[in-house]
Amino acid sequence: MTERPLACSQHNHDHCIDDALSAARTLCAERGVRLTDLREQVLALIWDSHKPLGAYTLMEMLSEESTRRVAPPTVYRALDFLLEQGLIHRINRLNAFVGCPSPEHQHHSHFLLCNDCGVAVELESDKLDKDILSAARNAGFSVEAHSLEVTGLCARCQTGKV
Amino acid sequence: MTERPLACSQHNHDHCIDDALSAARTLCAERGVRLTDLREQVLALIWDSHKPLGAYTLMEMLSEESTRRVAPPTVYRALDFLLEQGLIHRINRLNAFVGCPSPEHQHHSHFLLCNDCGVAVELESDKLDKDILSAARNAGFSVEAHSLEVTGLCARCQTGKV
DNA sequence: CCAGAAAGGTTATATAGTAACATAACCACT
DNA sequence: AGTGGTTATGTTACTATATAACCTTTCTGG
Repeated sequence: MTERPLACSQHNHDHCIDDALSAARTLCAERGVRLTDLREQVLALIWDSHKPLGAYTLMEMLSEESTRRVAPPTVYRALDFLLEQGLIHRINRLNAFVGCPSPEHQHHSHFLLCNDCGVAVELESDKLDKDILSAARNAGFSVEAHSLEVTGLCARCQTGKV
Repeated sequence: MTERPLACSQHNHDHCIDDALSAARTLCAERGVRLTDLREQVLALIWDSHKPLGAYTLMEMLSEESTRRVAPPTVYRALDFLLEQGLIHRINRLNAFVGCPSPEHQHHSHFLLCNDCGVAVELESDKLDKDILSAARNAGFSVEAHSLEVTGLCARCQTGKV
């Protein structure tokens, strides 16, 4: 049987956030980079759901949380850091950012995006990676990175919509 | 041996433009939609190279060609039409648009993007399509569309850069 | 020719992202 | 603790991308 991705199933989401944050702390410590309060706050907000969050939405959330006004560069710098460390991914199609559930190994950005509920599910498949690589090589291309964005309906949103 | 995509090889580019425009005219006639002067002009400008073109660059080019000032909505409406008809693709990563070499059949947007010369080569592979579909289905997803953007170096730009 | 539809023009504005420079926090060394 | 370099954040202004709303023109079918 097919196994639903966690994000599309009932789950205690607090675990997602907690796990993501502690994984991030560990990783940053190992790498000798600083997961500052701001960066951690941004990461937590992004992990608030499995739905991609735009930089400006994030900015408003930060402003609300902290009395002080937060300007775009503040948010983008935090996002850049998190992207560099592989703690979040960017969804180009949506100009938005979503948490990475497995930041400990570098990987490409492959997502299933539900048009109905907005959830973003990361798709990890070695086979797909290889296929993309070989298709590109056949065209004489040397690959640096790739991103795949699949839109459709997640398992949960399909039920009762046939 | 690997066969280079046309866009990365020496070729008489006038043929690309002419072919694209006549294919577009035929298709639009068949479909009973109007390829107006403006839309054709935009399509021709996009086909001016194999490199994705931003909407505002396009706008400047149009303004230069026509004495009158061209405003954003004009460009975006033409682009929307061309996208709907499958005559161009949008490269999300670049916020830019590139001509589709085979608009007669609907297909997903899969591109190889050269970081050096900026060329965008369309990658068509039934195998890849199937693999993406089955990977998504395994996660319980029903697929509507997908886009793949691979970055790297095209065949031509690799030579002498090992 | 006329009415309705489609396309394009115009103005204003929303949304996304960056440049440049000032200030503050952190850290290593004395 | 004091100092100086580095990293992070604050602040202002701006560039780039995209759309809303409304009006005018052009096309098309009766």
